Amino acid sequence: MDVMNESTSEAANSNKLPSSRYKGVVPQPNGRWGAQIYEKHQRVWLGTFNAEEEAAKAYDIASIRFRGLETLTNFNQNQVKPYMDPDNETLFLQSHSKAEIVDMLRKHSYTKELEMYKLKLFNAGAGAGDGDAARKRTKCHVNLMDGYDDQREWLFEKVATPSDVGRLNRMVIPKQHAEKHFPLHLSEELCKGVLLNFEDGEGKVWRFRYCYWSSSQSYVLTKGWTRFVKEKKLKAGDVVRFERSIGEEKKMFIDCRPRNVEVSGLGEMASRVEVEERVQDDGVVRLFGVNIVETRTCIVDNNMCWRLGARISS
DNA sequence: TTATGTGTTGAG
DNA sequence: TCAACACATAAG
Repeated sequence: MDVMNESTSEAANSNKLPSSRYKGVVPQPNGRWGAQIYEKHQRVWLGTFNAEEEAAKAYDIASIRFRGLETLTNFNQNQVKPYMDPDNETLFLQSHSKAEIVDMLRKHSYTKELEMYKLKLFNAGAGAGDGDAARKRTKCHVNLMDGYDDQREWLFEKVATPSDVGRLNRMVIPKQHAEKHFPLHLSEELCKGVLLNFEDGEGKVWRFRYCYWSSSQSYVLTKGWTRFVKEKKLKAGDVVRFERSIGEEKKMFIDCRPRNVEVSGLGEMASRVEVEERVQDDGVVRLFGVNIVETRTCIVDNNMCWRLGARISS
């Protein structure tokens, strides 16, 4: 009897939807996430989202619109509040009714509407009296929901080996990166592989077959790879970089650079982590609040390419 | 048939 | 106010 009760309660638990770690976010039976906010004893439904974080951000936007900038949000204050640039997103929120904002969130059109609003400000000079300043401000602005498909997450780089650019029509993806960034789930996927699209720096989309070659026990990009090698004039020693957009779309990017191009380790690092860097008159770069007075880059192994060495002074 | 979102309830 | 659960309704 006890065993039966136990198994019944286990079954009940397995049917139980996972709770969200975010405020205003509720699980949906289909694995998606709903966002809701309460006002005047009534629930306001903010829509359903694929990612828990997206729902949490929708809640944050609604919460700021409903309760003001001082409201408690899911993402920490440093993360959220600076994004609320008073020159446009806050203005955008203020210039729309709560119902309109909710409607945008539910239709997933918030990003587009805000973008159009920013464009309008941009064209109108944003009332700043200084067109350039307004343009700069608008361009620099980052909001909660959008821009993720423009912002890229750096995944890894690989120095192309002679066989990668040879006649084998394949590039070996180092195991640790393959399993981390391009996981193959089903046994069928493991055998046949999957088609992956990558966008290059010119916006051209490249489609490769990505699969696991059991014979060599390696993960490879193949079918279409030779064409990429030819068009990019890729040579052994050149660096191939993989990136992914951090938006919902999770667009993949591929780019390469010649081996002889001197890479500024600082510039690379800075663009990866999107920090502000400032080159001073004496050539010293100020990064993370410290002066970096000497830098060097080197190839550390065949798979991972550049390592930054720097001497710093405070 | 599946996904969405409302009704309702109980906890804090 | 909030989250959890049940379930009616809308959408495809």
